[in-house]
Amino acid sequence: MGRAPCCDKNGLKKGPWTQEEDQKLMDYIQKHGHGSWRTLPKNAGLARCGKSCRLRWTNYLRPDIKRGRFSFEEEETIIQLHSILGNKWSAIAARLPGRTDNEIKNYWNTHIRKRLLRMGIDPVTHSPRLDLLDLSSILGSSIYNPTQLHLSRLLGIDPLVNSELLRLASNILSSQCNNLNLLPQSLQENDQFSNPQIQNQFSSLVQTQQLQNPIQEIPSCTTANTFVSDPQLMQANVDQISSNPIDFPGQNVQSDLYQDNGVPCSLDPNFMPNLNYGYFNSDQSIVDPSPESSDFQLNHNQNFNFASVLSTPASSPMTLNSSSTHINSSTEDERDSYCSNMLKFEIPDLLDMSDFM
DNA sequence: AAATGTCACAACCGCCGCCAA
DNA sequence: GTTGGCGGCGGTTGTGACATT
Repeated sequence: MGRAPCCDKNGLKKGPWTQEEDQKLMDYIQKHGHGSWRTLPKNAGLARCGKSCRLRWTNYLRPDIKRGRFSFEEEETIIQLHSILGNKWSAIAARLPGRTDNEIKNYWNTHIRKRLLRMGIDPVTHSPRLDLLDLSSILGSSIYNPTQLHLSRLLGIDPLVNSELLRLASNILSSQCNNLNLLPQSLQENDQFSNPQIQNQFSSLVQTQQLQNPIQEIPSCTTANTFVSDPQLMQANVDQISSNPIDFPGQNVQSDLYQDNGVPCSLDPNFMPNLNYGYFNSDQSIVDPSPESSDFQLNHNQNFNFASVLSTPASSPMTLNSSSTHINSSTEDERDSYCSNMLKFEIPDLLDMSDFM
């Protein structure tokens, strides 16, 4: 048996809300609360579906809604949370006071998602797009042969990706999953890295990574996507976070549920996605994404890390700096630059990236 | 100035989970 | 255990504003 519609649609108005309707809805809720959404329209004298009233209230009329542009911190938070939660917009919204799931979803689809795609990042996995890697490897032969047709440029991906760079990035990522010691050897065997300079620099990179992170093995990680590769763990993380959208560390929760770093104990820290897009130093202090740009001055004293994101309760005072620079106040190029810096793969200085460009 | 394309966002639709009867 | 009501969620659409040709 089919389910009855949420309301009798006959004679009910659809489409944009008028000021009069808004006022009626606000007046009614302020006096009586919303109560049952199903009966609200009738009681409030509105020819609307209860669901429509609820959406209008939660997405637009609610007094605690923070309107206006998203700050850098908010965008960063969205990206980080999305890498864990996926399209759980309500869960993400719970971590961003004053923002609605609809607003975040729209912002993601219209801004962040496109920007990540433009940068060659898969907005679903938050890792370099493997399709681009494959495509660029096919096209790669033309990169060192200027006489060949630059299909990649024609396809518009040339400014985004360099095949070897992306493949390097992919290997770096996958190397964190597998045995780093085998990488130089596999590099030698991989004739795609035909450039000896790249091989040398990559070997140095691997050694440096080993020195800096002597024990970096991540169990059960079998793909290049180090962010969230295990569906079960992904789900576990989602469940953990979703089930407690408000009660995060620092609130009235059992302290033994969380570690000192604010990460729930049930979340294996090894499986916390590498959310440091090179945007934080190892000591978790913020790396200014664009020191040259005054528009990108961030408060370096803010210890804004992933744990702090998770520990920012929706009901608590804002830890996000609401007076901070807004994303939309800068140019698209600047925002790309900002995101580009979020995509750095912690490649040390000794690796001269200009050689890949 | 008009036509066309693109973007941003409010709103809708349909499905799902929870809960009470 | 089943059914139906309800609220909530995520995906999609419609439309006005703005940009480009």
